[in-house]
Amino acid sequence: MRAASAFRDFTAAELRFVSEFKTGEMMAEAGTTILSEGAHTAHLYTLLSGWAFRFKTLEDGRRQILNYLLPGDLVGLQGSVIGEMEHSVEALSSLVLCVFQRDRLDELFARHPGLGFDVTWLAAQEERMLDDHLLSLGRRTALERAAYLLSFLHQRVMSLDPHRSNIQLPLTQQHVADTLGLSIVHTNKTLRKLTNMGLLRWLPGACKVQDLDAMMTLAGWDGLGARKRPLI
Amino acid sequence: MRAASAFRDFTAAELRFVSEFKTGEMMAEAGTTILSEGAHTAHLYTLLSGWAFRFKTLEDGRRQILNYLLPGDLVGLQGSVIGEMEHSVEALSSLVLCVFQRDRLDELFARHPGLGFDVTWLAAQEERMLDDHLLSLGRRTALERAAYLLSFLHQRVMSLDPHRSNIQLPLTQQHVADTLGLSIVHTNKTLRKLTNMGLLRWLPGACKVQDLDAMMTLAGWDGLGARKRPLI
DNA sequence: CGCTTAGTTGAGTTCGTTCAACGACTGTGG
DNA sequence: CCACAGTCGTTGAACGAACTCAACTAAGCG
Repeated sequence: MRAASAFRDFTAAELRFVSEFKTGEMMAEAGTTILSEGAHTAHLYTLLSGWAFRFKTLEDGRRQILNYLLPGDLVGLQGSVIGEMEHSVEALSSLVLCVFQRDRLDELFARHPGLGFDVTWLAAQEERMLDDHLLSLGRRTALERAAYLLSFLHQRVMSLDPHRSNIQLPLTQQHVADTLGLSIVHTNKTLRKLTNMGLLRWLPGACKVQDLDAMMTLAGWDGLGARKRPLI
Repeated sequence: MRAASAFRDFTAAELRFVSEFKTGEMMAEAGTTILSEGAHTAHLYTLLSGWAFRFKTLEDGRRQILNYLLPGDLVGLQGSVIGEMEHSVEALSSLVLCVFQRDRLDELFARHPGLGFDVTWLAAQEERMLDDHLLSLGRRTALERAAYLLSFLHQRVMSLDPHRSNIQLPLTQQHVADTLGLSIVHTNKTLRKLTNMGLLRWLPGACKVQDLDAMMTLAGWDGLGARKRPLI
């Protein structure tokens, strides 16, 4: 995975530290809750394969999906840095996670400033995505929002794996609804419009973006901007 | 300011580095744009006094306020870490900013890992606030959203300055509307409800939270959780 | 074969929008 | 000094977007 062109090259010393920092691997099935809100026992992970999502809920059960996690993303950084998880994480597909010793994060910063900077880089990147999502929820119409979300996810997959064709997003309409802040019914009608426009194809339990450019134009979104990212 | 109880104690070496890292101070009037979207020249600042906000706009002018910046917050970190600003920053009141040399951020990580960790801490904290805002925009009603925003800002001021009474938030209804993702008209009607309920008082160009507990209950929000924060 | 989950569609209602007009206040120039 | 424009807040009326309720199909699984 490290060989993938999306990731920056590490020095030998950095690689040695990371592999020693790692304490094991973990698998999880789709639907499993990896981390939950309020937990103090938070571990720190890197997602190696599969999809997951971060979410928060209100007491009465209303759920908001905050962002999606793809291979290379850190899972549980907030918990490690601040001390308590303020959101939950659930597996969208079956996952493989790389497990780190949370309490040695200081050591990472102390001994490998480059890696420390990378952690900050990843946090800044996440912040940037959240900014985009906020703009979407606050100021885009339902149709624009859906187009934004789908082209965003499509682009994220592409940035990990530029040569991949036939990209499928493993979402149900409930996930889309909880991300866009809409009801399932209205989400369904909105997605139907997109498919009728020929921009999207819906498969059972997944979907495919048919016309990325048209979607991005509809959403008024510029895309992610390709940069080499670190992989910790 | 450093003496304020909200901030963690620094070592002498850290203090020396920070003051050497600093290149000057900058003032700005209310309404000034400090940083704008797309700029590569981004500096890195710490806000010393005053209020500002981060925002993004769509091409047709729809504006979304992402978060507010208060004393102690880093301004322009995303630009420093990723290379380009993806949002703009505007002064809400007159400001004093501490200016840093952006290109020496690596040196900060290399020579003072504790400070590097602090930068990550601040980024994680920002991420956490954005998570809350997303939950709000996606799943709260207009009234709950307004209550959340006002109690959030009130709490932020309190956490900086616990003994302060008579806390006023220097917002116009347009700012509130652009934060909540609502029209000004409906924002006005929603704020009116809150004042009629006795939870809020609106003054020309500012407002006061009259009943914080009731607002937090209405919003279904738990608050920020008080922790010592770093001041860079 | 019933049970569950995911997706679809229509009808009626609610929440939030747009349009429009108006009052209060502030600063500016004649 | 007053007239004027500009910003900010307020309110009513009509409209539209998104919601809830409800019913129904299709697929997967015991």
